Amino acid sequence: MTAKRAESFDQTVLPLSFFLRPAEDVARDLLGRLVVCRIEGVETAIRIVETEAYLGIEDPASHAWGNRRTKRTRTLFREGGCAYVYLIYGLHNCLNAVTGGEGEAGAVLMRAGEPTRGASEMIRRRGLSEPVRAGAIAGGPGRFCQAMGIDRSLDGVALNSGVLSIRAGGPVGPDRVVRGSRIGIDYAGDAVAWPLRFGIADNDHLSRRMPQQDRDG
DNA sequence: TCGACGATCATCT
DNA sequence: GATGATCGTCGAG
Repeated sequence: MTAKRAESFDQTVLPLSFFLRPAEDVARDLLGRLVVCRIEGVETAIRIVETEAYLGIEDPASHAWGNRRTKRTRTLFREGGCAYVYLIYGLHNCLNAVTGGEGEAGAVLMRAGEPTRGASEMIRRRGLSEPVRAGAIAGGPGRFCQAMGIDRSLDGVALNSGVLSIRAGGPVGPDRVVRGSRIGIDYAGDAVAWPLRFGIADNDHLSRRMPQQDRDG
């Protein structure tokens, strides 16, 4: 499948008030939206197809669990509408959108997306060569950031800025949304089972298959 | 200052 | 499907 051109989606920058809601609501509503990033004059855009919600101080899977305020998590506690970028496994950057009011520490992790603009640049950043399989460019939080050139220097950047912004894109209806449990948080006890992972049904660019798709094989 | 571990990815079988 | 890579962050002392 050829990726739709970014120009075919609504390029309106979402207002920061979009993020001043519970992380769960924002995570679902971010599906189909565009992340637009301009690094060193090169603009790339990705349509979000998979997210995870982290609920903040009451969520054992969140970095902010138990009101844990450290140098790293400082950004998480800010008012919604800015980026929280952190390094995982000493290797990979992960992009989150901070949600809710100041001190809530809600966040939405961008897990996977579909390139819509600057695909050739993203392929180069990922060290791939064309043609590439669906999901190879931005199917996974680490890949997503590498493709867009996002690193911790963007931690705390507003999501309506010239460097990084979330655009209206083409939101998906409720019938196209599938949800399941989050990934890679086995340490989080009961929270492992919380259905806070959201994806677009039958999308080729998901990082892993969503539960409903497993039935079809 | 030190030890343990992690919201992952690529490679190998 | 299983496993090794690799280092910043956190908490204890």
